[in-house]
Amino acid sequence: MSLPNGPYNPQETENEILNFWLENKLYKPEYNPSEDRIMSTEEMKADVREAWALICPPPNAYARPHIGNISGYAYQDAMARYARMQGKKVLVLPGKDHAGLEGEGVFVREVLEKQGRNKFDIKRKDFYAEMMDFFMKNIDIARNDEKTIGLSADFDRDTFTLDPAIVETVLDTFVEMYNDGKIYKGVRIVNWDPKARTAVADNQVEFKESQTPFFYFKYSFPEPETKAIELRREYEGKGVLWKVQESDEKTYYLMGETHKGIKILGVGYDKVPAGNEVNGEVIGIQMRLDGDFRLVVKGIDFEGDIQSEVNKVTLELFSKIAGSHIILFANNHDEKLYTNGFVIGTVRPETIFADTAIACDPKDARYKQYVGKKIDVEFLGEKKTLHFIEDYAVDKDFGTGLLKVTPAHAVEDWEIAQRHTECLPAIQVIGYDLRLNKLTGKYNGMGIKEARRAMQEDMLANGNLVYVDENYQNKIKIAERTKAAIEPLLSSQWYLKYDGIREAAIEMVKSNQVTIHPDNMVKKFDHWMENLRDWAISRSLWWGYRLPVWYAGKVFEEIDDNGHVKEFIEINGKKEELDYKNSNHLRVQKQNPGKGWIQDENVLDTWFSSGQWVYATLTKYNLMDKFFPTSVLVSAHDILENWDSRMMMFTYFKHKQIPFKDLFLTGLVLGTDGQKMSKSKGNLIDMDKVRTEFGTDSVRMTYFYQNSAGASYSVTPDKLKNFKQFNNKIWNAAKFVLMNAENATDYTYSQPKLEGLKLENSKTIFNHIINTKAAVTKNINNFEFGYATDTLYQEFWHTFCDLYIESSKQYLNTIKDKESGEVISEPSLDDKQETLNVLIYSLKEFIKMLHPFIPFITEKIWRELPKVEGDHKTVMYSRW
RNA sequence: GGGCAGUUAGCUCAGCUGGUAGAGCGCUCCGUUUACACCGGAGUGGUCAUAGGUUCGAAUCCUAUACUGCCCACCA
Repeated sequence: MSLPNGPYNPQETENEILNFWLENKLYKPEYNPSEDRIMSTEEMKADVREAWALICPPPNAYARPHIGNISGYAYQDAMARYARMQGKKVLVLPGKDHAGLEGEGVFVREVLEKQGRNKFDIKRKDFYAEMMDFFMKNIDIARNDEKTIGLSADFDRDTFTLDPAIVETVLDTFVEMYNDGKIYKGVRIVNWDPKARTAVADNQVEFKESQTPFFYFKYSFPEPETKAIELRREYEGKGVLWKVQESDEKTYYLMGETHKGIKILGVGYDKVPAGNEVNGEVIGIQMRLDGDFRLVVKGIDFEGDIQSEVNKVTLELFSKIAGSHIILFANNHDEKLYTNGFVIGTVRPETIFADTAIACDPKDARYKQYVGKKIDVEFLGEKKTLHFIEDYAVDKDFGTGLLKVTPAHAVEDWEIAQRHTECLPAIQVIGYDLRLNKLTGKYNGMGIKEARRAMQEDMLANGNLVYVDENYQNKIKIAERTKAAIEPLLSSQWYLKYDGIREAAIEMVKSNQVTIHPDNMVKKFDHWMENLRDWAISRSLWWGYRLPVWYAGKVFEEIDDNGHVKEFIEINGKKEELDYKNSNHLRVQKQNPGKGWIQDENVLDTWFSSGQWVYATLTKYNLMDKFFPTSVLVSAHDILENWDSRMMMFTYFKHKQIPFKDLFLTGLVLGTDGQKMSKSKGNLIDMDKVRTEFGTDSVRMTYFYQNSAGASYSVTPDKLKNFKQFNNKIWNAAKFVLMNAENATDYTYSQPKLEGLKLENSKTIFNHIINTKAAVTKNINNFEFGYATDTLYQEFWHTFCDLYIESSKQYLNTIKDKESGEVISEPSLDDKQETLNVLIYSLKEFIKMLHPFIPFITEKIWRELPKVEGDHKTVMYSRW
């Protein structure tokens, strides 16, 4: 019953305590606290204690976790320790994630490339084996960090996502979902990296500022505009008198009316013409889709190339007028060019051949008359029919407010086409070699830039080119690794439909079967769920679960005569279009169907497996019957959408159940600079250094203290120092109590009761303890760890230590006058006994309440404290 | 651009259902040296982002604006 002198030494204590917990297997649900032995799993299941389970989110096991990654474990652990102290049998199941895309990326960059090797020089099987080695090493490191932070997880059951038993479950789900019609194969748009000749994921794409010509081109109506022809005959070359009607500060836009009431436009004057009247020569006409038109008058300042001058200023001025464009009389006398049409801006004229629709903003009144119709247009002398649709992705204030919809060659357009299926099938006019195909006629075989130049001339000659903005700035997508410009193209992919499971997950939250903390995150969740689209689950990687899909022969993609991308299969030298419903072509099953069958090259998206984590792990250990659904899931709020929501959906699909009752979302840990802590930002805090300097319990306290669910917070030396001092305070208070108990002769501890207390002092602190316990219990039950630790800090330090311990001294020691040495007070034996009882009782209560948060120091002190019935040798299993 | 948060003492943050502003660090002064100097006591310090509104009363509820952060989508 005593503690060593001097300040609290966390390093010494933590190692010793950690070994004690681990060696005695106290973290396992099989530990039987009343008999102090490890039960068999069957006995454990039969045990009447209430089951409580938490499955740890598996961290990406390609690098050591940092102090921010670790924060989640502190929360998971606090909940688990609290549950144990409630007398529950607790399963905390740790795991590690293979992190498919990122994992492979890190391995290729950090290992292979540094050795001067290339992924494609290695056989898939060997690559996989090497990566597995790399991961296994990192897993050991990560597991060790979990242990040292005090995570009381059943490490014997630590599970890797590529564990054979997990793979089994994940692939079974794939097969079941396929048979259920939830998984299907379809063509979709991908980011094609022409250099690597592979599709790359969105987060492997970066953007680069680029100056690209912006073409305003016209889809002409087939019939010439008779009005334009008439106007030309009437006005070309004539002078008209007009006056200023509107202006801004720099340029005066002059408008007027002719004697016949026809509006005239004059543009670009630097100064107001004298008398507001100008005689100008009519050089063209501005046509508008709504039937309105204006005459274009040669301005007094126009010199040189009239067309480019007029076009430039006119486009600036009239870019916001629906479809308006300028026909210049001086340019060409061919009357067939006097046709109206839709003026559309694009940086990619070469994809015009793949357009399937024209779209406008639903808020745009200008084009309403065309919406929903099929429109005949002419481009480069060829007639084509396009759908005219409206979609919220179109911005009426950008360009002319019209968008050409090219589902095969733009991600945004592809998504529009999903909402407007009349835009499908998509037409692909660019091949995987980035050359235009035969659907583009004379441009067949040209590269993209070459085709653009050729088209520019042809468009001008055919009246399809309105204006080219050579200085247009845009962002182009480039591949992160090869730095090649990404070409969006169609490729065959596996999809997952969320039908049914999406609604089930929304309902789980709505009906409070799953409670999200903090509740404001429900909005985030709902917003995500309501906007879900089919999920592309295949990835062209090697690291992960290879799809359980088998083909009866070689499968390849081709673009047919209509520009439609189709998949073909070659069986015994015979080429057929792939029918994924035909079991002679394709089978979805785990086992190889037989000789000659070829497995799909792709692997599953990582979320497809992590989304099944709860039941995949419990199934592996045959624990579904006792620990499912689990009690709580702790995750950082930035993966609410990607992970937590999918877990609900998968679990519903597989077990028609919720995966967990409570979902606790932690905030992100910020560095001392206030930015999200991450390796790339260089604001990491060294875990080992901090633990050595301040102690693990101090680190854990900074995670909890005055922090609320979902809120970001920083780890700073100030806070760490503060909690180091707090731990020391606890240490010294315990030393004081134990020392006095030790020194009292004939004293044995008996647990005090409120009604038996005589001293006012004792009653006051006793009531404090009761109130504190009620408050802290309520806080923890409400997942309010910030309040719980705040309360404990204040009550322990400023009530128990500063007030009670100080005032208790008069009942423990003889108090003498400092100068004379005269005895001032002498405590009675009864008072001393009562005071010691209350001191020990209070300390024990605080130690128990603090244990979920700062387990090491509390365990160390607990060992020295006298026990009564209900107390266990370890504070972990002592009743709350 | 869409969504979600945040903006309170010099710094890091609490303030849970509206009722005269709190903690830690820092700073100032005093004290204590048989639990603890990694201590105790006292104090300094805030027009609670800005502007409106609701209310007897608002840091707290509503609206708008500004700035910061996070997630998603990225512009034809």
